[in-house]
Amino acid sequence: MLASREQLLDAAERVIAEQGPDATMEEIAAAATVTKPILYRTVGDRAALVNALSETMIDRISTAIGDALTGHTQPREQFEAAVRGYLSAVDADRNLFLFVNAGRQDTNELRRLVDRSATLMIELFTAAPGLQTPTTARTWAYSILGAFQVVTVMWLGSDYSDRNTVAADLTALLWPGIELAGRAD
Amino acid sequence: MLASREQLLDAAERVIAEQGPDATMEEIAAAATVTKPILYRTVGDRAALVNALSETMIDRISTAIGDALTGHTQPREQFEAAVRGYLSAVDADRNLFLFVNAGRQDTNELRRLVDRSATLMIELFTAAPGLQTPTTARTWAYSILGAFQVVTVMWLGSDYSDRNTVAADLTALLWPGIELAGRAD
DNA sequence: GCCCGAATTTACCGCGAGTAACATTTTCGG
DNA sequence: CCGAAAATGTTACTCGCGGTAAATTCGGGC
Repeated sequence: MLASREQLLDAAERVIAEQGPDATMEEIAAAATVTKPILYRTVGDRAALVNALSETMIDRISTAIGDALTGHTQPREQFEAAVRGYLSAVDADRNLFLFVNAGRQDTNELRRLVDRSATLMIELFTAAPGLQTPTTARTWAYSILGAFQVVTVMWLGSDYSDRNTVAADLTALLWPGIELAGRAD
Repeated sequence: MLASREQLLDAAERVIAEQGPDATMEEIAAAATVTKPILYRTVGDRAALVNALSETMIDRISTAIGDALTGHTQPREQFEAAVRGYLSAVDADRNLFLFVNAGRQDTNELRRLVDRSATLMIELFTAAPGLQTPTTARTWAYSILGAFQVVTVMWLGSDYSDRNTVAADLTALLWPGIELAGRAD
């Protein structure tokens, strides 16, 4: 049993998907037919695991957004499609999303993750002619991430609305501001 | 030593403010010159403490927003002033804010808190002529709470921008959408 | 003074993260 | 082919913290 890092992360993902986001390190190690110290030596402690799975989650969301964009040319429709893609990706990996979101009792790790997610968005925004200052781009990126995150958690929890409606509502709230900044003034 | 609930909550708040948001139950009890079982019998377990302090935090934010509104009549300026009030309230109780925000490993409790905070906002939005469906109001309330929350955590963590700028940036992003919905169409 | 019930403290349990020390296999120089 | 050392795996443990059961002290009626 070589137990590569990949296999361990896959096992972690599997057990999180099946047992829920509060899976213990021992359960994860057991799911990979491995003992705890191996898990710790290979991927690190729980924070490291959260980080690693955050990366895959971010990648998955990115490709889902990319896929959702095809066929849309109007910027607003692109935005709404991106939101739908985000929601579908999170919906497909509910427990993983919850695991990543709950595993951040350390504020610094949260901030790292948020900044990691925000980077691409910040670049987009600073390219917009209406946004001169980079701090504005950061605040916007944080805002959008926060809006997505809380809406998603609440939606996963109670399913109070269907996915397309949520995407439309989010777009209706956020797009006008974004669109205004996109216009050269 | 009677150790009323009020006193215990005050002590909890004090030790959180001083020692940081990861204060332990024993430290909190000690700060009230009381032993752990009394703390548990009087205010309940950790989740109950988080809930109780969430209430006071919400109250404090509400009054801060109310105070910030005086002198502003334009809706957009009111909104921006409200954001400033929110930020100043959170800034005054950083560790309490972080404690409340970190103490929610249970998703249901988070959802309760968010819904509690969202209620007033939802009422506001459903009163807007542009928003027919109540689910839209919920999504908007969640979005705004999430945007505030993440922006605040990041801002408290790195202080990358000054408070008034953050408030202005948040307003620039969120207000256009809100204002559009407020117009009867 | 004595006993009984209530308030309190001490001492404990459970659980999960993280690790030290021990065992086992593999590898490599002679 | 053999012995030593390095790598890998396992068991068994510590520690910290939330939560609680059992021991203990305190007060009040007879």
